[in-house]
Amino acid sequence: MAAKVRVRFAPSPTGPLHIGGVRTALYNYLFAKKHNGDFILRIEDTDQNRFVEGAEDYIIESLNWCGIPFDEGPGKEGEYGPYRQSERAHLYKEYAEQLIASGNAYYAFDTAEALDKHRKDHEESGKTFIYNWHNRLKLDNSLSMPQEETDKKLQANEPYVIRFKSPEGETLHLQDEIRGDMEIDTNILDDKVLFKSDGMPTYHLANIVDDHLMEITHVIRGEEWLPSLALHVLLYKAFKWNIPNFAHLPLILKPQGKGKLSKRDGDKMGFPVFPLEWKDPKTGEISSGYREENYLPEAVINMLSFLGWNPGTEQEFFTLEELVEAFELNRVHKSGAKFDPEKTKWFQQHYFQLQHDDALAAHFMTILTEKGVRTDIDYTTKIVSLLKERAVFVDDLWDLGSYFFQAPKTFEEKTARKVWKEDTSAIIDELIKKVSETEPYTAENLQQEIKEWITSNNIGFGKVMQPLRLSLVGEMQGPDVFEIAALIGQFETVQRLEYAQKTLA
RNA sequence: GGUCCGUUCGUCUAGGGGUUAGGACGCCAGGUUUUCAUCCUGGUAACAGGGGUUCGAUUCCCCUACGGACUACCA
Repeated sequence: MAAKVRVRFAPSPTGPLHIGGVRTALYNYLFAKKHNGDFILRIEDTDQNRFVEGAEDYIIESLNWCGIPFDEGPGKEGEYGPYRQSERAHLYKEYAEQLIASGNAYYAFDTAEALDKHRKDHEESGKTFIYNWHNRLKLDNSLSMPQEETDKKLQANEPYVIRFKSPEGETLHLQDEIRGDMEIDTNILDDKVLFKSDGMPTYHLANIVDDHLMEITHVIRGEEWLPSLALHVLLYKAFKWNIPNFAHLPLILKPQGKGKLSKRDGDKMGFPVFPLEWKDPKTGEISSGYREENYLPEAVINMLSFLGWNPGTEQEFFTLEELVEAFELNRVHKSGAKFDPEKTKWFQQHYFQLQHDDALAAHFMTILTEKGVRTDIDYTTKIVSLLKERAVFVDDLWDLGSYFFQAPKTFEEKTARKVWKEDTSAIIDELIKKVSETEPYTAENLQQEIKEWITSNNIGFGKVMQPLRLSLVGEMQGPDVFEIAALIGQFETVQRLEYAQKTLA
């Protein structure tokens, strides 16, 4: 029997979670749930210098907002915790030492300055400095010096790192669920630092140790890790541990131009790059988020799921449950995908239309309150049902229907010139009469009343309907004009007609 | 520079040795709505280039170009 599927999302708490990170989390979640497995959140905070206050909470809140909660992680301890690497710091050193004992790693005493100098010198002569088999014996480490000297340095508490001893002259066969087989010549690998002089492991060590200890079966991560895959596989082999399956996800690219999607692109083109709004604790700078921009999480998830993956059918709208069902790692694309904010809006529109009127009205009420508009939920719900189909976001409802709450003060000039003729004032007089006479005052009755009058007097619909709409709305826009007239009420309709007449005559 | 990964309409993509190369977003046009939007219908538009292999290549192989990632005691 195969082991239970366990996957992890392992971000660094160095800032807000980028939309690409959300997609990585999503694909991990989908894969886990598809195979009845566990989705684990592990915080990789081994670099204290880059720690950002609030980032971890942000990550957790983002996952929850997206509807892809983790099964184990900080605050949700399972039997594999703790889930922050800073809290696991004590357990990495023995693994590094185990590697030294087995001859797969060594102590290195080179200072950062010495290494920088080597790099610079090599660069000047057009070469690349690689710390590995071909020069490690010339450098300052336990391989190049007698055992006693190493011991002496260690006893004297000289700062050291532990480096992996990359093998010489081997060809590695790597496997990736998405990319298939790859071959790597170990000669080009460098002796990566596994354990830092500050007593913390590097990503490479901590990652492998934790994935092993947490019994991770599938490592699904961004393509930026592909070059480290060889090292990671070598580490598993050195430890004689089972190697998990790997899948490297393609990158999300800028909508236009070159390179991967950045915060800048969002600012420039007016779309969020983060799931939630983020305020930088140091600079106070605010980055917009999908949640605060009133996108629905379903839309964001659906959009993200299709960025680099597709089910191979023509279905495009998927609920989370359907995604879980349909998701296949081997249908993930190899190449990067350019982000398309327009497509996101299209998904948003779809899910927006699926919202219930009362839920939408409740949300709209909070916006109305912010605008200082006082109204009730019944009236708002009626407006929502009338306006919904032409909106994409809740706040569109205001732009689309502010005239339901405040009478237009001005009238679109160009339309007014076109629509308001010499005889219009007389027509308005008659309209006011009809509105006042309609009883009970409903859209249907009003419509019947006015249409009858128009046909029997042979006036022409345009001559009546257009000034009517202009008077009530202020421009040639909006739902059925009788519905509007009925909703704002008899008194208000008359008021607006009179005001338009006075202003436009 | 080096290593690795990639390349189908503008974008997201389906497909795969013989197809009118399919869908979606966008855009354009028409229809519905006596307004606008929605909605419906239609249209526009692609296999990076060059060599092979093959009866036949967009599909397989090689090269080139282009794009990307990585190249830290960061993850």
